[in-house]
Amino acid sequence: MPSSNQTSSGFDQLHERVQRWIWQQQWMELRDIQEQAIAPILSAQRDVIISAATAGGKTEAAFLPIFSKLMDETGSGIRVLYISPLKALINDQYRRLSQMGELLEIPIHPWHGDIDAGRKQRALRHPSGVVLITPESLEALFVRRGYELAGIFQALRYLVIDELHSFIGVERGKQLQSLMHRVEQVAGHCVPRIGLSATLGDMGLAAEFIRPGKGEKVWLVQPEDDDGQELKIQVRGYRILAPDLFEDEDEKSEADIDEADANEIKTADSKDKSDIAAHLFKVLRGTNNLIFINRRADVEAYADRLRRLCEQQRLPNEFLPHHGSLSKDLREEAEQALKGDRPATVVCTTTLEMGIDIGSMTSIAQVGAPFSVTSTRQRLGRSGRREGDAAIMRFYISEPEVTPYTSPQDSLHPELMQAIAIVNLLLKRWCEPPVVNKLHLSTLIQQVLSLIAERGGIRAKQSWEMLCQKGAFTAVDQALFIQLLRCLGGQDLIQQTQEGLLLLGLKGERLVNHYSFFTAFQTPEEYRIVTHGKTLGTLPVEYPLTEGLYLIFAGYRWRVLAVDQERRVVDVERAATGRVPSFSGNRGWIHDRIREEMYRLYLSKEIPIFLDAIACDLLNEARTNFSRYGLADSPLLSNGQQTLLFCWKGDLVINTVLVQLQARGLSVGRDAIALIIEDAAPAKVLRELRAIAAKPPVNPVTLAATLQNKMIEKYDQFLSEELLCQNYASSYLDTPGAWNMISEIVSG
DNA sequence: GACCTGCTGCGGAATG
Repeated sequence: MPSSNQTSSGFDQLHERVQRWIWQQQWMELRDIQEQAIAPILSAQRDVIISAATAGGKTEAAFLPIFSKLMDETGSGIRVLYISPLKALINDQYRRLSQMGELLEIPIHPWHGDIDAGRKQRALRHPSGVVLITPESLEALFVRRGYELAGIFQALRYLVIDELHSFIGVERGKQLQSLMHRVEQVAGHCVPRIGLSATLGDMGLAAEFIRPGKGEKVWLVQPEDDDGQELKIQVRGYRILAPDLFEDEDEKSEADIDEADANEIKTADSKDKSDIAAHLFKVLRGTNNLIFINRRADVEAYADRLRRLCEQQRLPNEFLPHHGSLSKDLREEAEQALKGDRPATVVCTTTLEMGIDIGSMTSIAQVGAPFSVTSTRQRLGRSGRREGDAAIMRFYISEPEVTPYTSPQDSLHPELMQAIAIVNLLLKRWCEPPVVNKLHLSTLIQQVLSLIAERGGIRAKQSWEMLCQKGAFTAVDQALFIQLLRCLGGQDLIQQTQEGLLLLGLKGERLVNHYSFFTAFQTPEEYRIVTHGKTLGTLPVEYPLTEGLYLIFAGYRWRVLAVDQERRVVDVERAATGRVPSFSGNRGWIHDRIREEMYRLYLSKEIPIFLDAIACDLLNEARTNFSRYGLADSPLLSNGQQTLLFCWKGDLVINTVLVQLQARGLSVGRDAIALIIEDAAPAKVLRELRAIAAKPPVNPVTLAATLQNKMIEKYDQFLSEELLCQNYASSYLDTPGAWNMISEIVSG
């Protein structure tokens, strides 16, 4: 039964039947954020962001007052639109909310691509209660049922955005902002927005995201005491032995492998990876853990190794893979294993970083340096969530043994330094703010077409007001918007009637009428991998799959039986050997602050207490090499025919410097932490840098024009060269940042 | 040198 704490101000304001639900849960008291959220949400006058760690009770914090509000009202229509980035999360939340909903007689409707169409139809016949939906399904409602929406949303009271942080700064987030605005337009009134988020790097940006132009009015709810938990962090170092120059395993082609080679592949495992797998096996077996690995291919490699270790010791397998190319069934199996009675450890990519409830893990492992503080913090949050438990995270970092053949950049052990830098920043409670000043013209194209489909036709001026001036694309002025419409008109995506009404063109109709239209993001073509009629997952079509090929996938080894190019289906059967396939991928973007911290670490003498003995050795080695190369004095280093330029800044700045040097006729490539300039001495590179620093920062759009390939996002193909340049410049160039860095180099 | 996310309506066949 509730304690006296329960009779605090917040609890008293809740509806009696909501209070009864809380009693039934036998909660002793409401959590701090739940208490704080009641008054602002009940008022239904303002937007609210509730920010707290995973499993902090954010869902209840939002829905206790929301349900209370709904209890006092009657009428027809959807009352609450809950928007989630994940279908799995909608299923999870449906289970949780429908218990409360049943007691309160408020219907809850899950709504996404896997939900039966008939069920959605029925929900629309008598719209009511709470709809749990994805941005894509909401987009589909606008395109397919534009005329009905005014009735459906007329009584809308709240918009709830779950995992708000996952939307900020990305295409899908821009789409969401646009949809939120369009919902209010058809509803005919302002609808308070409630954002639920993990801890954010910049609450101001999040507030501005949820209500563009009026961020300062958003009410922020954060736990008063967020750092009570004990952290146990270890960074473990491993040496990658230098390859024997006379025997190269990699030269063996995949076609050469047959069953008899199975043992040989095992011995071909590099020593560092076997050592890491052996340690993971030793410390994780018998408990529930997550092993985060940066690449899907490595997830497969480690899942295979760990499973074989179990088999060798005649133990049941407790290690299961989980990543975005595995089928829903296999992923659910792994998630169920974590919730089950037997111990299980899941080897995963970012797939288990957020969202669905998998309970608390004994520990977290991270193989390879992570790319951001934000995601590291999320991963850490999956462990030690029970009161009094420490959160445990082990980092496993491999660095090459340094020989006379090792490149300068490798001998600086940047992977280890990145891991340490990220842990340091995590301990300082810093994390990356999202990047929010992108134009997102690809997503604007989608929204223009969708708006025309919704209304059947719209005037150009009106569509600019809706989408840009008062909508989500505030950075797009009227002139730019008209340019964009001209591009679309020129390609028959849209046309204009004599009365000035914009309509869909033939090509636009075709685009909008295909279901692939509803996503704002790009997706690659893939093969489906099938065994005995069961889908295991997918592989990108770039990967050459041929009959007879051996493959490691979904934690097991397979032989390819047949490849159906037409249907894009690959049939496989179990085998005793296999190789890890390559999955397609892009590069990520590391923040300035992480590289600055790495630079500081090279210069410093401090030895962090969380390093093991080998990691300490590697750190000392990296510092010795850093000073041996004179990198404290100059970031330029001669290396044979090349000059290396070390940039202790984020990837946005490095990319900008690269494009600038290329534009001046230099041949430039890049490594993790250095630009590699071919056939140029440091003196020549320095002259070029001086020339750049002598003038004010270059115009990013002019700079973008020097680049060949700028089509990156889904509808970029419809942009003119001029718009492509503007779009690229807004997303991938930081000219002031680059200018500052270069100025520092030439003056220092 | 990454990772992740998502999707309608219809026509026709098979089944209860």
